[in-house]
Amino acid sequence: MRIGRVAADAGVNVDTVRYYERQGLIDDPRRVASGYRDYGPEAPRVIRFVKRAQGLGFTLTEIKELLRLRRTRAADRTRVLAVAQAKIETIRAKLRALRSMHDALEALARSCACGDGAPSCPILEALESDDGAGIAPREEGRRHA
Amino acid sequence: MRIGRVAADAGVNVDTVRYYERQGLIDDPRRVASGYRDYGPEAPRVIRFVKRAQGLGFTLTEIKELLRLRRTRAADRTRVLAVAQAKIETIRAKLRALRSMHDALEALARSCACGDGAPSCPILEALESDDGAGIAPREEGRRHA
DNA sequence: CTTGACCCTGGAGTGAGGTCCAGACTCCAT
DNA sequence: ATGGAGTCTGGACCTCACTCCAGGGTCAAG
Repeated sequence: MRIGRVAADAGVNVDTVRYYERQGLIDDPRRVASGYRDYGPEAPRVIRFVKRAQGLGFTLTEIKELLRLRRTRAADRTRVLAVAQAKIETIRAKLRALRSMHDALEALARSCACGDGAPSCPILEALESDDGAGIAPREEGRRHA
Repeated sequence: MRIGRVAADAGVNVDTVRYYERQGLIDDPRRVASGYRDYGPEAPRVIRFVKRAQGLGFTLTEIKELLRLRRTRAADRTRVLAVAQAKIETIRAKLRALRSMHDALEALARSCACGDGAPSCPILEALESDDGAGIAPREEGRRHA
């Protein structure tokens, strides 16, 4: 499978595929004699995974870690288990936040009183609680504050 | 409340607050005689909301729409309801994706056979289903393809 | 009445995540 | 055997979301 096909299957630009390779998100593919990249059938799936995970607020670096959990044999499992657990916690926090956002929007859709003089709005309240274990976007900003 | 306080309360840089103002994410605050911005107590909450929503994969533009749903009075409700419903669907899709990611990681943590010769990995399968209504990050790329 | 912390504006710079392009090579259908 | 689509590398360029800076004004404490 050549790069154009992989890109089309995954729904991304060919340059993105090469970019992900440089970033170490996907394995360097074998090369055919001419130098063309030659991908296995799993390549588009990995790329789609990356895109999905991005849509959920993970950075490429985090996604690389997630993908590294795959390809781990039982021997290294314990070393890697902590990473998995941390990711699980992050995901749970994201789930909680999304659920309250969802519920707030549903309440809003059911024509709540918000806006007409209500003291506070469910949308803001939705993401209020401070249990956010890793929801806020990766210390973007205040890089040296 | 002046800008430094707002920024500190929200956990962001003062420049970020001014940036959000330029982007129309937060209302232009009143000004005191000297020209200093003067914020109400809700300002840090709005900013924290923005940060949380970003961590869930929403862009500033999308977050602006979410915030616009607040501040909507019953009169415009119907016009805005469609937007709310669309956001609810996006969020449901994100929830589904996160849940399967969560389950995959839990399976992995329970020392699954993946990696030793398993035919396919639960991590990739987690984000496989193509119901992703708006999970993939906003047509980033292929801008004129 | 100065000094230091804070604020103002406008604009330049940064890092992540791509995207595009030039110039050259390969593949394959006609 | 040729032309068009696809691929290669390396590097320039782009958007988003900040972040910093210069050059100046404000304000409260000492």
